[in-house]
Amino acid sequence: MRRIQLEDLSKQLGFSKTLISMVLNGKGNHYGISKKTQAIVLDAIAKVNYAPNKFAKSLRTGKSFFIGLIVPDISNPFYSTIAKKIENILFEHNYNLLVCSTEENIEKEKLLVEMMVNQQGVDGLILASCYQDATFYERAVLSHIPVIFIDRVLPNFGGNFVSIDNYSGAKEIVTHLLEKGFKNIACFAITPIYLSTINDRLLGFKNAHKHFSIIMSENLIKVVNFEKIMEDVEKGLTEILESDKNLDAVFALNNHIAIALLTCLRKEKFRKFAQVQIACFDDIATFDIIDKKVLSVSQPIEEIGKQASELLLEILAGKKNAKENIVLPPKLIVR
Amino acid sequence: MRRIQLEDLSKQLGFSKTLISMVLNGKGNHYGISKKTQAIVLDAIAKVNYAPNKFAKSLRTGKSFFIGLIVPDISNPFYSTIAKKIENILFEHNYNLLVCSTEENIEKEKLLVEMMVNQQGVDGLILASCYQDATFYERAVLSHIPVIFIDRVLPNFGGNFVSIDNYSGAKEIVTHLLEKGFKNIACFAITPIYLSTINDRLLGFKNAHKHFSIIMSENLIKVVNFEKIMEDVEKGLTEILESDKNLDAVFALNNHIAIALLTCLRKEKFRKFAQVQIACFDDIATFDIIDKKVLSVSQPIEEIGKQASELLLEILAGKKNAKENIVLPPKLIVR
DNA sequence: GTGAAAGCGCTAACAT
DNA sequence: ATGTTAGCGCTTTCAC
Repeated sequence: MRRIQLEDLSKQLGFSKTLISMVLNGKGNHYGISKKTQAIVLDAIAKVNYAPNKFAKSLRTGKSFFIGLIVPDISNPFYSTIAKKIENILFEHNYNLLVCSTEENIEKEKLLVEMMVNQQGVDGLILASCYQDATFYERAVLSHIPVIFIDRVLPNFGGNFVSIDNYSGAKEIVTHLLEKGFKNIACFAITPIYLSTINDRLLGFKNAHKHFSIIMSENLIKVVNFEKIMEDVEKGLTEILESDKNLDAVFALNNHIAIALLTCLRKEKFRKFAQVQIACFDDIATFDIIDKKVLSVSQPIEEIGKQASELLLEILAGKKNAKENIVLPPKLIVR
Repeated sequence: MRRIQLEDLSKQLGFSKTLISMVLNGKGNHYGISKKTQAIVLDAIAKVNYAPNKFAKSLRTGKSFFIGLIVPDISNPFYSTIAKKIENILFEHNYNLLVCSTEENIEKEKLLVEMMVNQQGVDGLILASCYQDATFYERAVLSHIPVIFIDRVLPNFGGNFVSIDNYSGAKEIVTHLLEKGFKNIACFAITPIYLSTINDRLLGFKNAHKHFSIIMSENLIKVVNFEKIMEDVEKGLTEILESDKNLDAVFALNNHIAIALLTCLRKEKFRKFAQVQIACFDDIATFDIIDKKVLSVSQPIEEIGKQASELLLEILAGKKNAKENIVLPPKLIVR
């Protein structure tokens, strides 16, 4: 049972392959093919459920109708939510999505990008990069196909991106804590520390203190390795405990850290910190079903996917040329 | 700046395209091409970072090296974890993954399957189907390409699948509750109720009771619509509250329902149920950071992805022919 | 050991 | 208003 193809339709209908192809691609009017003929062709196509061979088409046109999405970890709900939104929007425009995870590994990211561009021939790329600078992309990719960076922003980068205002979000949440009278606020950051998201949140944390002329202790800033979050969070808390500092509140720079903090703080060993206020950049459903009143900022996650895919589609359609930088506002959630 | 192709290499090296193609595809020895020539060719390929045009290759060979993954919702961590595992394994074998969500919509699933098979030309399919019966697949798909069903199983279906032993898991968790002396156990199921996962768990719930000759009340079984989980869970709890039945424990047939239950039970209105034991099919990280000691069964999620992709790869490599049914054991988690 | 040439299924420039 | 034909870049049969 062979797949039906243009040739079959051509024989069956008595029209040339060209004509059928024209009608199929919506260029019937443009080429002045009679309404009647068009109707006959479309009818037959629908009846036998014909779809052109994608490889032949792509080979001929040079367009793949594939978009690549590269993220650090697609099993992370933050990214899978974005992925779903992107997939939905692209699907409506006949584009398909190819998703890969980098595991925060720069080499793997490079490999994936090259594979997508060079081998898969994607028409565009959306990516949450773990690169530190834009050199690789400027040299190897950006001249070939349109790229939209999401979530994380590369320093000194002139290209398209859609991100969250991490600095303001962090400053706002810490300001809220300081205004409520919390004084000794620890901050748990995460590697890779050079990421714009983390950097900006950290800066927001520091500048909120500066704004109130409150001197914060550098010892209350801990950096957690993303590959052993639970372990490092416990270590950080232990150090604070042993340093005999007072601790009012902890600001977790992402949800993974908040989960680890919440887990650790249940341990007998940290009972001194039982009343500590937790604040977290990113809001997750879990915060609604625990007794602790977590303060958080929620990110418009789906909106990132929406903006990124719509921008990419516009560029692909030739409707847009200039580089666009979209920065979305996060929202403080007080429980 | 044109992409490099076989023709360029041919001119540059003085060998025919044929020869280079043979070497590139590892058939150098088979065609008796001298070691020396092979080395020269491989060297040049590496130096200029040549990769064959995928569309031309697929058009010629009829193989796409794409695998389709169709799930109800890729933003659900259960499925995104499976997706990541599958992607990793396939990537090592030069296959790429195409992921789509059905939103539990049979029509959309049909559309997606047809698109993947007919338009994208995927070489194989892995899917968590929301179909009720296998007729569509048996008629339209299974004769074309290999398909692995995961998570959910279609009734009377002779094809490949990888699933969890939902019946035993549910029976075990409910048995544990009954043995601990819980007597009035409610069960919150979810639509679509015909899914094998839900069906089997419900049957496990019932048979555990039967085994202890305990008569359970049908009024304690509630079915929640997956599109308004929170609302329906609250309604179910209210009905139980008003019926003046005693309630010891609630068995949630999936994690979404458990989250909704935990949220509702915090409301003043349900304070009578404050001490109710929660049991859940599926174990999630949240259960570790809340005060309530949730009883759960954990599913070997990554293992589903691993088994499914490895089985598919074997079939594609022609190493396997017979249909295989893999049923993985869940594990009781007592807190 | 190596190369020439056909052809995978489609689109689009050019004819008519 | 419709048809002929070349060619996208690759693999593979067949010839040498």
